[in-house]
Amino acid sequence: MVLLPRLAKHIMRRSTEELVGMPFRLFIALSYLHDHDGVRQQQLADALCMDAGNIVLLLNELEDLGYISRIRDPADRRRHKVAITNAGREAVERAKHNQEQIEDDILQALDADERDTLWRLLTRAVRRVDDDEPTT
Amino acid sequence: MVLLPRLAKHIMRRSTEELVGMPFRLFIALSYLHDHDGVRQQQLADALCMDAGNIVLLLNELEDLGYISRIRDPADRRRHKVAITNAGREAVERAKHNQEQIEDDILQALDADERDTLWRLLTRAVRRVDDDEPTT
DNA sequence: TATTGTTATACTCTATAACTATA
DNA sequence: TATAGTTATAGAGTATAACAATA
Repeated sequence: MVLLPRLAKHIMRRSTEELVGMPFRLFIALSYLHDHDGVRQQQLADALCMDAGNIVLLLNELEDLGYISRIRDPADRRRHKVAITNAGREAVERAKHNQEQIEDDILQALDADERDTLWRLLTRAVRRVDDDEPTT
Repeated sequence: MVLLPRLAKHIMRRSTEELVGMPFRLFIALSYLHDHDGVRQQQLADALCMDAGNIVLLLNELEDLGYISRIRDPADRRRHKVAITNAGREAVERAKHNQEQIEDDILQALDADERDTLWRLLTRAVRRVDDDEPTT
């Protein structure tokens, strides 16, 4: 259970802004929005384990870059729906591509099948945890 | 490649000091020392992706708790070998046991076999990355 | 001169609490 | 009154650089 955070640190250490194309925090958030377009800010906070206040700052950065836009929810005008833009989608694709060499570096010990298995297991675990978050 | 850091955050968020028995950072370091008794401080810095200066502070805390001790290397008196104490070993065991409920929580979506597979893959990946670090 | 560990300092990230607007 | 988002501030964690001891 300590292995996961340790491996994560190795990934973060290597995922420099220069390589990924944006600060790694932003990439993580944008990647989530890529898969969950239109979520509310609070859902983002739960999924990324971040404070709601920091989500605001993070979204400001992404908005300045033109990667997302905030849309007021007509059904409840207090809420914002966060939408990823085309530029945002392209940035995610570029970042994913650039990150592949890090994956090769980190997962040297595993062959292609094993990597596939690892991602499938992680994806299922993350999805379940996301769904469990109190979405209101 | 963003899944791992995201899952790691969920783990860290839930691994409160109250539950684990010590700050999570300390547990990660102590767990590494449990498996690599007698390493030098620089190796620790590489393995944990931390600055050498912060390792000093972290080890000070662990030493104050009586979980580790620093021993000068007779072969090269500049170096410190970091040794885990019996109290340290016991603390790791307790923390691992306490953390099991977090594992259940995070890995709900996976059955016992799948969890086993996941740990085996992660262990191999981490070992390889550790060995690759410039140990001098 | 180069390296190991230490110390002091500055910086980033994160968490806490008060504020605005909508419900 | 309660909730979603914002803002401002304080705190924890992290990195940077200078220092002492040893090689």
